[in-house]
Amino acid sequence: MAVDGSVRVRFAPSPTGYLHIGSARTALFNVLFARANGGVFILRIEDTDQNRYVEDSVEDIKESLRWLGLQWDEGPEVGGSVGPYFQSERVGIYAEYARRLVETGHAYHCFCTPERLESLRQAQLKTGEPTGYDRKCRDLPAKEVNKLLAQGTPSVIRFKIPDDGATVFEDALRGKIKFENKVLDDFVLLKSDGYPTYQLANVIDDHLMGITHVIRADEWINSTPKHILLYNAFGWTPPVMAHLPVVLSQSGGKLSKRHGATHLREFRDKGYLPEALVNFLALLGWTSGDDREVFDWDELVQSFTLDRVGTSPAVFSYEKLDWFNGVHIRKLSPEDLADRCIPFLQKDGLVSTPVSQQEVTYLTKIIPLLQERVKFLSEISDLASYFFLDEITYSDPSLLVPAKMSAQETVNILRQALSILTSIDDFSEANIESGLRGLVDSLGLKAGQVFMPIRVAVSGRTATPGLFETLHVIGKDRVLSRMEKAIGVLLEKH
RNA sequence: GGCUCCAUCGUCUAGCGGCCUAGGACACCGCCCUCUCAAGGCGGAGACACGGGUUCAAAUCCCGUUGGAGCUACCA
Repeated sequence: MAVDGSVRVRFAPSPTGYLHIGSARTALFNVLFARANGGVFILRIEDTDQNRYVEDSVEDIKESLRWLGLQWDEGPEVGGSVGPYFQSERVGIYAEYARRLVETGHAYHCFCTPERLESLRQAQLKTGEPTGYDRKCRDLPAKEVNKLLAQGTPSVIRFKIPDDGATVFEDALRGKIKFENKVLDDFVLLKSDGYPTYQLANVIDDHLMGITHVIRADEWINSTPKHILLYNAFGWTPPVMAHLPVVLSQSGGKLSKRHGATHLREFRDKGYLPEALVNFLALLGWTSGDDREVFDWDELVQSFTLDRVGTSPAVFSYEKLDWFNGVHIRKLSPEDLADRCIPFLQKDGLVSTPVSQQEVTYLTKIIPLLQERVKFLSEISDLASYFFLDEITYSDPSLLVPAKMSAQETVNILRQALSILTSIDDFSEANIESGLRGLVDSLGLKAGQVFMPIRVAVSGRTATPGLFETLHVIGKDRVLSRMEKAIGVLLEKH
């Protein structure tokens, strides 16, 4: 898609809750498009519904976008030349433009009560007619309108949809989309509380803010003809429209709580990397065209084009996201990974707050062993607990005993291993390995038969990183005392 | 109900008339590596929703059917 250097796009969430993962994807596509074209990304808060406003949602939206790495060039906090960027601070503008539309005959005052509208709707539903406003106030005489206005009768301003004809627009992803005007409703522009509806505010702001490309979710396709009509009424040229396919849940409907995390903050709390989320989200509807799947930010920006965005709905796959997370975790430097793990370890009390230098040093020795085994950061505490705990417990002492061996044989193995490990002064991986492998040979056993009891004795579990590295990191003193404890447990049991 | 969008393995997708006995990735299964678990390597199973056209030739173009989704508010 050829685009000049003056691209301006926006992400325009309404603060009705925490940032949804689907909205995050929309924001991502906007940012990618902006960055790929040297354009500007604007954040605009569409807070024109006083009833649905949720207190800390603006904070959450900003925080979540930043966490993902989607910093806006204009908008809240950073400002810009076409603000304010909160629609609630722009109500005067909308009222003025709505008034202008009334003057030019494109809109009219409507005095119908919500009650009348509701009963109208019910009646239409009953008879199977299409629902919609019956245009009762559309042709009210000016005198009557002025009288009602003067009396302070509550009213809204509605847009006059043309009686016939059709409204067509070119979607950048889907091509021509056509709507017969007669299926369009005389929609409300200005509510009785003086606030604009989305339809009005959106069009005015996109125009006033110089938006060149509207990249938004699929669900807006049906209101796009209304927007086009509005642009025409104002005498403005509409921006390029691109409607992204929706993201579905595994069961086919909208992504909901039932299937797992839905708000961005939940993904963050579970220990997903922003890199992984971005990579996964980008591939939900977009493809580079070759077989590449793993992208970092710069690679995405370099390869992103709008015309490679698909049109069919995509199911959100937590399994694939998990895989991406593992991939990106493995790409991190151990230091970086350690940094990111610290908050999770702190939460579980395995390191102190603030973390000490000693703990950081120790952590950077542990992390390389765990790096290819971690899928979410929140797993780190469980995977690493035995490195931090002074005392470990054996929830199931029988795990100490390898298959087809007796407890007594296991005790013997552990005792001999203990004496070998005790004799190693430089407790290095190499020394541990040669000592233990020597024991395996002299006993004429299989490696696993010797290593597994030691592994369980020292870690309390059957799955750990490589034994020699693990013993080395845990340290000689703790290794020896844990093995003694394990021997004690086995003897006590029999 | 009306309107609109969508339709390739279970999932994300490649494919834009012949390169397709349909390619890749996740998940799944098997083997290898191996002290366990991972990671990694190799291999396997697995899809063009259906019916009509158009064409020498269709997963690719057109129409219909079916299916799914979205919208249908003084919400966005």
